[in-house]
Amino acid sequence: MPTPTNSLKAVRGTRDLLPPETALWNHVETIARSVFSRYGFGEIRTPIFEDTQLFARGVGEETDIVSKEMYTWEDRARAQSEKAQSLTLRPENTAGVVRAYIEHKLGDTGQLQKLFYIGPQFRRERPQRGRYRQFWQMGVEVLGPTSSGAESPLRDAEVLEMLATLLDELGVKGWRLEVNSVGSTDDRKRYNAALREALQPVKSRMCEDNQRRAETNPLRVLDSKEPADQEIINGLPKIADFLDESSQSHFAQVLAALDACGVAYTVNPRLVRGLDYYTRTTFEFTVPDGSGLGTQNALLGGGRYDGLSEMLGGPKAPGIGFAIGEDRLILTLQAQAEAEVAAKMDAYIAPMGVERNAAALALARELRRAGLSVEVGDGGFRLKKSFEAADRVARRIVILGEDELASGVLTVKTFATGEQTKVTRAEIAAALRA
RNA sequence: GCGGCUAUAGUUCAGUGGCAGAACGCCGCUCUGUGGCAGCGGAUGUCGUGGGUUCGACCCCCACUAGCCGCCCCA
Repeated sequence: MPTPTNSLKAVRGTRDLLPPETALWNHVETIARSVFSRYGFGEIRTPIFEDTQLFARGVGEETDIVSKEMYTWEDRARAQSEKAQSLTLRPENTAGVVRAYIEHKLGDTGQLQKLFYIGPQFRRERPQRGRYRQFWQMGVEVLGPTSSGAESPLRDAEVLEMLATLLDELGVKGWRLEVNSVGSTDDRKRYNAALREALQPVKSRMCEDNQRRAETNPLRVLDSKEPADQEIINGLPKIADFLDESSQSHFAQVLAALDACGVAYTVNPRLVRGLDYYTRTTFEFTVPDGSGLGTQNALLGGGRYDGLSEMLGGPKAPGIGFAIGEDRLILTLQAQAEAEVAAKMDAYIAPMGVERNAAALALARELRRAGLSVEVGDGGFRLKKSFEAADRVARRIVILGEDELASGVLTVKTFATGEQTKVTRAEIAAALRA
């Protein structure tokens, strides 16, 4: 597409969403809201930017997201006595939700909090299909004091079962659920140390990327796709052997509940997640090749974060949540849709001659107020053109000419059947509704 | 952040160192009130931006920008 130098355009990695695509976005969000509300979730809206410290402490200083992908700036001081504050566009929404939970003392209600959000997130990555610098996530968080049952494996299973229902209702085909447990914070620490140790003698035989990961983030070696290294990776210690008894039992109960609900899953011992706050249950839903996502095939991901509230200076508030990449979900639905079913409007009013325009608009007002979706043509159009325009956007055409105005009897033609009838002004709304 | 491919009409894309093309879409006519078909006619564009080579560049070279693919990472 031509891009003239002098004109402004959406910045790299951002994009405009236009009709008719926005109809699909609304459809997806409507279904998501419906499912979330049936499971007892209420909406939360947190600010789009937060104190940089929130993400540094919550998501993890060493993660790629925080160390190189955040949009951060110094907000100027309001008074000389004040220091400038470092602010950041949110790269994810969990930290903001937990911050709000702490700030509003939601834990003091003693109740389990079930919250969902839908909104844009920002990460400065190299743009690619299904990966944008401003992207949309729909997510939920379940958290609360231990006494509210927030730590129960039932909650994990409920969230996963809800996701299976949501994807089915949206019509996503061929999704796969992969689950794993990364244990408690202590388990992870011990596992990380063991992994580092096990990698020492063998890492020189691995690819360059994995050698680097062995130093910086040993967990990431596990999801390496390098074929030559698979044998070594398979021989590395398994996280499952490092789980303490309560984490083991927790994971077993989650799987048992999924079995009871009939939700299919695969345990993937190599599934590790990149955000520091994850503990115990982690999961990912992926879609098959050919679903429009290329290698970015993770539709959503999430897990437990039992220590996050405390990391942010709050009370103990174990929780679990996930985020759906809405852009990716839309791409998947578009790629999987056999035929695009553009919803047609109920009627197209074709005034014959410009002197009938006013009457056409008045009729449109009447029908629209009666709840019908109506488009109005223009009396300047030749009838042939009106028909062509009408067939594109509406199920029926209503012809409004001199005869019709004089007699009060309108001509209505249904495109699908070719049937044409005369309808009185009084019956028109009912006739169009049929 | 790294590597590769691409950029021509509203859209999808051909194209050649010497006048800018097709299909679809759009507009008009055949055709004052019954379309989808057909025939005829028409409008489209700084050939992504900037520079270089050349008598001459949409084409060759360089840089930039953007998109796509892979990596990294993640949703």
